[in-house]
Amino acid sequence: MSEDLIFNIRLAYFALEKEKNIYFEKQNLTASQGDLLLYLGFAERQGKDVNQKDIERYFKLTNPTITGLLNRLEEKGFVERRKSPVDGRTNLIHLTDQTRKVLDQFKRHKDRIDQKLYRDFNDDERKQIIYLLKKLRANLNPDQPR
Amino acid sequence: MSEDLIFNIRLAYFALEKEKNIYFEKQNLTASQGDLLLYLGFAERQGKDVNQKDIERYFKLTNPTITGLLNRLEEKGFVERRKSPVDGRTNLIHLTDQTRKVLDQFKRHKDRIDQKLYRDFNDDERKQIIYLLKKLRANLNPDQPR
DNA sequence: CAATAATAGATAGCATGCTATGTATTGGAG
DNA sequence: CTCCAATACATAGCATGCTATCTATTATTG
Repeated sequence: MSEDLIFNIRLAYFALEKEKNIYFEKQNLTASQGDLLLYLGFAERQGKDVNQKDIERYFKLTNPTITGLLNRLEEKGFVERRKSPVDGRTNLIHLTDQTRKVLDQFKRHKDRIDQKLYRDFNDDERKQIIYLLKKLRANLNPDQPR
Repeated sequence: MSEDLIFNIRLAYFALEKEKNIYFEKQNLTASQGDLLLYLGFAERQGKDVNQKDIERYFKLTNPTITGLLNRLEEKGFVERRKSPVDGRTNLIHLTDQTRKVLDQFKRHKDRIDQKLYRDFNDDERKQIIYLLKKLRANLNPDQPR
């Protein structure tokens, strides 16, 4: 049973979420909220406006999930929703100054986890695992370009 | 960003859960409930008694999570909790006859997903992905024998 | 043997994910 | 220009996961 691929992916996923949570909880955030803020910071650095739909597409999550995440982030003062001046249906999502101040720390945290994960992986193995994960996913959804 | 390991594991995990759900929903079950029934069927075939603690350890989930899963499975008539005659603290978890009848179908479903997943994987790749996933997880938790 | 610690399970309350559905705005066809 | 479809977001309600805490039982220790 320990050789079961599906089970091993599940365990890897849960272990990773826990690892991320250890740090983010100290920041009054969850792992999902932290991931979202990192994405918003990345987009901002690129000068891109981001609405909720963009976030859904990027993370491959549904609109109620993103609405909920943003509600909690907004309550805690990490983001702001501002109605788009060009399309009344969309909210543009902005980081607050408070968030910008700590974003570099978040980024370093993510890098630290990556390093820990990859500790004893050689170059070949690093490429291989991502290649295999993508291949596996392609076998399930015969679409998606990513 | 598409080369991010953590993100790719997340996507693989979600894709797999969705794939499992497609089938199990037709059986009035969720993927997690189906996985649990398969485990119980496996244990029963081995002649092993299973209590809630055993399930927690196997799936690496917490006791409230398992309590909830079993509550819903019991309501739907898939399992029964019976107080252990030797230890008043533990519930032994039993499948119902209704469940035993469909368990082989569930097993075939799981095998079908495995085949789909592994479609274009050669022997080396099959071993490699599990090896790499375990190694990754060992880098996060420097314990666990599994 | 009595008192205490450890263990198994349940309950409350929360975040994250989902589907189904509602509302408001925009876009397009006639 | 009007109407209808499509799009963006919100809301309700559910399952799965969690931590913190409670109860009941068993095991241990003095």
